[in-house]
Amino acid sequence: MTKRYKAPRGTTDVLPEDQPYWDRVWEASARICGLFGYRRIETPVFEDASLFSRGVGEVTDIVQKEMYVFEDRGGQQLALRPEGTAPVCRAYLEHGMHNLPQPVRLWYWCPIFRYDRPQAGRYRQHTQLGCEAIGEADASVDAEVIELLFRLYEDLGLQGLTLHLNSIGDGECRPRYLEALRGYYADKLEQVCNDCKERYQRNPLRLLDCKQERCQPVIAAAPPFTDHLCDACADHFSRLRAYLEEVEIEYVVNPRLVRGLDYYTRAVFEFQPQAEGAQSTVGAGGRYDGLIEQLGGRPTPGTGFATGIERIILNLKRQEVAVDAPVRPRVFVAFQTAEARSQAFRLASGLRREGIAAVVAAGERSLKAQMRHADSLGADYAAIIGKRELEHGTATLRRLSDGHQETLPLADVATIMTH
RNA sequence: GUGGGCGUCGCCUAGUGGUCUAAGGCGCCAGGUUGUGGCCCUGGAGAUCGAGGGUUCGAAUCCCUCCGUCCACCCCA
Repeated sequence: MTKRYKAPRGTTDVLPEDQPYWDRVWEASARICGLFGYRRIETPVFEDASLFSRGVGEVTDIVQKEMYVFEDRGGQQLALRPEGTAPVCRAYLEHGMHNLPQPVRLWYWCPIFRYDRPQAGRYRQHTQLGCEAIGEADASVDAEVIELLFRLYEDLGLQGLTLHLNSIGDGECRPRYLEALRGYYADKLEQVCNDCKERYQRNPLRLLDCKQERCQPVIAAAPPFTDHLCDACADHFSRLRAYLEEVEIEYVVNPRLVRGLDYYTRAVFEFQPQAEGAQSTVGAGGRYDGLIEQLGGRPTPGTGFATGIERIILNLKRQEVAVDAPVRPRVFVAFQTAEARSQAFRLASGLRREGIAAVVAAGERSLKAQMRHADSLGADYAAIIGKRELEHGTATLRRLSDGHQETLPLADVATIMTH
């Protein structure tokens, strides 16, 4: 008894019938990224593991419990890419992109790996589209990446997305805010859930985004970060808002919005659909002014986003957005006796060389079976080479939509269809 | 990592202790006379009832473990 193989947990096969969705999202992504002057970059699927522990943050969940880490035969500690920004920053440094006009605008589309517990819209391997603008601190660039992502969703026809916006400060004001937040929570730890007691120690910002009922009153009265921003961060945030209004992108300021990666500074944002569910965020990003320096470069500001392709497609399906039909052949070549086989084979080859999609019948099936096959493939025409056609060097071309057919010289089959 | 629901041919489903050597629909294959599709009709292939163990005279049906999947949490795209 042999084992029946299945795709590993949390992974999926993207079958032919799903490809039109992927094509649609890919096409729109490439077009809109290009429209904004972003150029595509591809980085390896695996990197030095420490790139992520250093870049994303040693104590983040991604690094602590979700990374696929392995040692290669040379003893290198490598990790399957758990997020896209750190590798792009590594490439920026490695290729001296600081010598290019700043900011450098890059986009990527790549698989991401996280050892998570799978559920709908959450996979161990998923695909992210991301944009990074590196080398400019001005809020106009934050607005630019947000607008790019917004235009992508708009182009795809996604409805009901809400843009949530927040600022989580920088090295100057964040420590002060965290102190204020801890001070506020210090005498309320009895009232909050166990997770929050943990967060109080490890990651106080996360206190703000707890979903437990009992914690809500405490959160509601907590001091919002937006009141504690230093002048520079407050200025950045208000400029960002102004830019967004300039290009008529609606948003809500959500003081409870925080992000799970350590490198974020100042502006952070998320696009959330109407649909219920924990994995609702479809795209998110923010500024990461300390990341390049953290990776060993000169202090260099950056901002960007990532959006999950599987989640986009999930929403496209929920909203029944129309996509192109899967590919189908223009002509199905059927033949009747074994003698006609090579003739049919040659006809199909000739059609393809004229750019006409052609599929030729295989095996030894009845004409009826071949015609059924032609129909189920959705071919426009069936070209039939039977005994009579074989004798005369002709083919019968049948239009499947209405059954109209005529017999014509083999050489004319291609020309009649290119007109 | 935590808690809960679910798991029957490729897909959807019926069956909840003996009538199940498991039924139906879709799909697949073949045929409906002599060269032809879509509708219709007929037939066929296809399931060790997620896996392993246990209870019982007897289990797809009950119990345990594992795996997978879905939902919530954690976290994230």
